Amino acid sequence: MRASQYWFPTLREAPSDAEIPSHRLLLRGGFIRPLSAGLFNWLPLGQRVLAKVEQIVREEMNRAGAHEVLMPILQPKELWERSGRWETFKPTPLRVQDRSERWFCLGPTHEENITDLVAMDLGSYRDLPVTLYQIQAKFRDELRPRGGLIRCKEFIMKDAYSFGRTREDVDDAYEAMYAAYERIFERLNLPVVVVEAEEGSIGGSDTREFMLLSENGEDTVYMCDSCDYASNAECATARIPEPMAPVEHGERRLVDTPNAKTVEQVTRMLGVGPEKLVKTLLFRTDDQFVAALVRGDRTLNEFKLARAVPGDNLRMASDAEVQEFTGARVGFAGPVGLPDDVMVIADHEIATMRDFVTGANRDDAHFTGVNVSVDFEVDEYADLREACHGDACAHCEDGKLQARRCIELAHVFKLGTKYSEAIGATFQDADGSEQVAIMGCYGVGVSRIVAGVVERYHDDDGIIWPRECAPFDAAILLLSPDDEELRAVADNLYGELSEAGLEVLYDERDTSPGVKFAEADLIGYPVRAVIGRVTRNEGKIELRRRSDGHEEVVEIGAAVETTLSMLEGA
RNA sequence: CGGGGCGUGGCGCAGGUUGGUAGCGCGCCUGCUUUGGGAGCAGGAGGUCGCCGGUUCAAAUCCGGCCGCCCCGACCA
Repeated sequence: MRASQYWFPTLREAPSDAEIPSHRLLLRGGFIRPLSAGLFNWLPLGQRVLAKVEQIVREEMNRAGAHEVLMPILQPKELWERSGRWETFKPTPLRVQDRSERWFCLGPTHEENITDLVAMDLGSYRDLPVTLYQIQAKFRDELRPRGGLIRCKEFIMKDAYSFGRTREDVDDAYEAMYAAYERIFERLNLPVVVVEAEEGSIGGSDTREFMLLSENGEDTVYMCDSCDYASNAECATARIPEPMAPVEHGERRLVDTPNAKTVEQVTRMLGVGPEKLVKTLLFRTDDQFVAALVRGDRTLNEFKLARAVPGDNLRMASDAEVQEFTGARVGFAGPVGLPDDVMVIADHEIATMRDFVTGANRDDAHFTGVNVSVDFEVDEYADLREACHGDACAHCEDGKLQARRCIELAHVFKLGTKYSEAIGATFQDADGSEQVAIMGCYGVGVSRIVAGVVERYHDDDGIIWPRECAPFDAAILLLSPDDEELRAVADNLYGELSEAGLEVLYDERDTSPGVKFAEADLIGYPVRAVIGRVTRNEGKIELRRRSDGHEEVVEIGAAVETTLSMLEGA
């Protein structure tokens, strides 16, 4: 590509509202331009990078035996009602109406659609297993887009779905996708951490997320500093402490705590630390009330609670329900003296506590000196709290959990039969019986990967693209475009490198050398060839690798070969 | 949705408290010079100061409302 004929507008300064490196550098380098919050245009350079990442994903999907399809972005409401997700999917899909006021959503994901598609033609167990995928724009009505390409309203995603006859089929497909993802990130030179995760709105099991560690990420993972345990903060587990042996305990006393509704207010008023408090959080299922107890300085994890509690539709009790059930305003609930029909579930840590503080189930009062088995009974202990930085690891002897920020780049789930049952993806098995296909789903944030790569690979001067996703393999900087001799050398090199199969940006513009150098560094071509003074004086071409600054000055005739070898290390 | 910040040529910003000709740097156009790390000189183009309303002889500036953008939080493949 001749730079003089290309469209790659760069900026000397990034817009002030771009804060993280990937956002700033992709704007400055002329890869993307904003349209609106969470919406970006892809300029030619950005489109090239995106296409490269897509192609890597495509190749690895195909290698893993998946087949590419393309489904509509626009999906009818009726389809989503069949799975029940029209109302429940979070974040709420973007919804639109056509001229006859029929509702559609802009697909945030395609489980319903793919299941319906496969169900149309699925007859025999002989049709299975199969894995289909697509690469396409997805839409999420995010509460708040942020970080440039990190979280957008519209983004490019690769979503794959596997259908199997048996659990083993799903396991195989899952393993194949998992391995494909490892290859994808290896090719992109991205060191990802695979972590345990929650299922969110998709539903399923064996969820793993592929995380790129980055201070500018918006997820948190806990990684053990000793073993290989790693988990998303939303489901990380710390080691369960040994229950404390029965010991002497104090007497329960009622104390006045006027208007002290929060842990902070209570601790301040009573002069004790939050680790001496027990928080009582009231929930309901369809059948019963649930009182969940965690230490005052801990955060309850609702996913964990929902798993530990029998019954459906766990939700936080409303203020009115709390008031009616406990007889006190919100903020004074406690486990002592609750009605019998409540399930009292406590985090394991509660079993290590003595003489703690709880709400008294009456306005403006708390108990001190409260003890399990003495003042109330716990129906069940479970891991309910969120893990914290420095917690003991549950999976090894003396490891500690370390909190790290990260960017989620991909996920894999086993879905089971949630969608195949709802949509009716059934087949006739060998014994003549009708069976429901078992599914898995596997997503890659393609556009987010672009941001991730830049977060991982940049310096003060600009982006340092790994070769596999660089917009061009190399750049030729012709510093003196008016010099016929030099121009001939550069033209020739351009031809030869192109001939050798490289994608080359040939900067033969009539601009100053400084501009060419600065833009080349900013845009981040893996290898840069300079044709200028050294070429004129010594008949040589300077080659420089962006990633490590490695430089070689070679005879004109050796430039192609050297460029190719330098690219190997890029 | 709560908290905070911002909105003035394409980008970065000043001006605003004290109302009175809209400014600077970069970029852009023309010409000449220049050509190894975002060149120099000269000339030039480009702005309903986010929008609507109010106060005033007069509003970028003061007041009210709205919109947009960014950050933090809540939430979240």
